[in-house]
Amino acid sequence: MKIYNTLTRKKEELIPISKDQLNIYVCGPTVYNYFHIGNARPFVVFDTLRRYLKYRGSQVKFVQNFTDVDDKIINKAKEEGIPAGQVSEKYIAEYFKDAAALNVIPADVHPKVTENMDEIIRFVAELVEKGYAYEVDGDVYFSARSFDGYGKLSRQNIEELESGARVMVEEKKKDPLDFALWKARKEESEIAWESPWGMGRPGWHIECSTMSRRYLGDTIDIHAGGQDLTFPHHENEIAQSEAHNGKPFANYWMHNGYITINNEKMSKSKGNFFTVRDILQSYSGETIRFFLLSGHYRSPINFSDELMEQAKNGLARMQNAKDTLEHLIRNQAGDLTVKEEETLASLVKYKNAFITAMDDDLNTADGLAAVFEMITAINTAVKEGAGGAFAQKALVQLMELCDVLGLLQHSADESVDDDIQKLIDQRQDARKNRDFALADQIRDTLKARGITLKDTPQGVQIIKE
RNA sequence: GGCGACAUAGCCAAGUGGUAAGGCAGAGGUCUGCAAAACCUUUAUCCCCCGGUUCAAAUCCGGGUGUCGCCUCCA
Repeated sequence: MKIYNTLTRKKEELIPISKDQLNIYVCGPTVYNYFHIGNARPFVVFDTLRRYLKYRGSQVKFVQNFTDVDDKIINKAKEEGIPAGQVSEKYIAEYFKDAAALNVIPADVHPKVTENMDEIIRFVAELVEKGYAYEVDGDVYFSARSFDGYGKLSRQNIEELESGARVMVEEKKKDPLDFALWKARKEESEIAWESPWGMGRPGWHIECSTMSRRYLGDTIDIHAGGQDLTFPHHENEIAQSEAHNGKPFANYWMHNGYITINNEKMSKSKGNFFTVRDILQSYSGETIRFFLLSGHYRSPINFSDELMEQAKNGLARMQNAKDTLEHLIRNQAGDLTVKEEETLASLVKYKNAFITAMDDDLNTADGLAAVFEMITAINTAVKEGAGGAFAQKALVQLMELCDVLGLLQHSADESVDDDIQKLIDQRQDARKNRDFALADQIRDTLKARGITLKDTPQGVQIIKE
């Protein structure tokens, strides 16, 4: 598989460090709110990467952190008059709910900053010892210029960065490019940990360096996150880790594009964001996932109602295909015909197209196209009278691809209460007696209750909303 | 000012040298008691503009125009 490496600005063949295991670290959320659709993108995209690598036979160790100590969390805690820990705990729990709705599989490890404090403090202390960092009044800063490769990920010239850097009034840094590894506590009430530099808490960047190293080792295969993390977050991680270990931090850097709203970047700081929790009121998690996978992960995508409607309808086409196959499996026995066997064998070409697409820097848009073409082929066979045996095998082939994309993860439940079943039976009788007025009336009644009936050659198919 | 991305039909979106995938929406048709779903046909003589390279370019090169992003917390 080839992936686009931000470090080299090229698509490169993915060569794991170890044959046994591929290590991936993804920057996770700062837990002070429900996550928004922009945050959801890396979760879904890199979950798909993980699924695909596993599908292709790799053992993957996948780590995604929670930043559970941060200014924004502290502010939120102040606002609500509760301990910071309560804020972060709450939103970690909410994260898992929304992630599950998006069919995002939990990481192998979800480390928290608060559970890695000793390691972080040790990491900072070692950077000070090695001369890459210095202490001022209980703060510790990393000296960017002391690390030769500073700027290599974002391709920023250090002098240019310097001229663009903001100079704060109460600046204690020796150089505007330096960044905080450790921040001294400002108020007694603030959450803080004991350290060689007094009570305080870690800076943002050091967390990822520390946790990545702890769970995945000095050099990892892939480090991923949103494009806006390239600078300064990832640049700083590289500086910290490589200064500390003297080894490459990550071989491949992957960055997803952002989501725009009215063609402007959506972000918490701009306030123009939609939380996944809110969107779930109107659209299913799978629709959101489909939407996020319908374009290439590095391209920006715009979020709008119109596009969500398109995603919803496109996904419905996929779900219909699955429902139809499952209905056939339940309602039609029989052996495979020669023609059906040929059709099944021919489906492999869509799978191959899918793999080609995904091998090319996780081209999910193209992969999805292959799935749609497979669906058309299957639907055509069904239309021509293919039976349950065919449906069984076609479904396996279809789901093989859908499982990689994390789509169509639910099956239609055709079971209904007795009173509903009674109505359905009544309607069937009415149809037999050609009392279509009554039949249609019952169908409308059920529709209003969220139950759609489809009359198929294999009997009534029940679709619940 | 520095660094970077993008511009393909009504909408979304693949395609990076060989003559425009796929999805949504629309139109017509088939099937159906009618629906729904599905299937078939149809919808870009052309890929922002102008030059150039080539037998051949949406695809490469140069120059424009436009949109967006990073350089500051941010996925």
